[in-house]
Amino acid sequence: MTIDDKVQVFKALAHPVRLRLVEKLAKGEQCVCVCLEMFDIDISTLSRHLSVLKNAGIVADEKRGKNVYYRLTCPCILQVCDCLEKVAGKRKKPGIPV
Amino acid sequence: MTIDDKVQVFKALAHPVRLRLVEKLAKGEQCVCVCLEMFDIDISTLSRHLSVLKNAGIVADEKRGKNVYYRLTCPCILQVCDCLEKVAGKRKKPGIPV
DNA sequence: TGCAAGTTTAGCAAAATAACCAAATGTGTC
DNA sequence: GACACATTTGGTTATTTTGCTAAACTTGCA
Repeated sequence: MTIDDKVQVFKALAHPVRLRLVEKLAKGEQCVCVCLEMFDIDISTLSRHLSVLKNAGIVADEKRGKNVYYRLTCPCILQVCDCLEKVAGKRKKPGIPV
Repeated sequence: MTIDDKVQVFKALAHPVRLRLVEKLAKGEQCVCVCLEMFDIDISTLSRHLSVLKNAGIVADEKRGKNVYYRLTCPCILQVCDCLEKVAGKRKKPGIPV
């Protein structure tokens, strides 16, 4: 496991749409069509985001009938977010992008 | 705490130089000049990476004499990396950048 | 004060990422 | 097989990130 492998996971999580997807999937698997309702983006854009998460190993997909269902591969990803709550609270300029 | 705040933390960690810096600082604070020896990059580039980590709230700096020392603000960031070991292990194509 | 070492900031060009539209692919139903 | 629905892939453009050089600070010491 190289540094670059880990970096890919962080990169995958470093986007608001993808992070919200992960938080959504933490509550249970969802098909692409349901995820789409969460955002005001093109379905092709959503599909790309999901594939980034998949390539990073964060989610897995399964086709059932016409739909594709995504789920988290590793529930521990939630712990990461909990930790981040603490870290992000220490930002010098909360709310202002770095 | 917004999604964007969390995203900034992930973005900060989503770079090989910055991630290696975090892993280094996890063992204890270091001055910039020591960190510089870890990489083959310009010191101005290193300084920028450190400021990204600082703005994200991941590290804090302190000037003592001529040197500036950086340290992690939150040791829990290590748990994040441990979790990632598991997640990254599930990547479809291990070792190949997404 | 004046100089040297250590670090940060500014500005620019190259590379990576993101979003859209359009086209292609895969799956179930008739 | 043909059609409709769901999703992915290709291509293009706009935006963001990265890393360099050069310049600007900051601190300690002669």
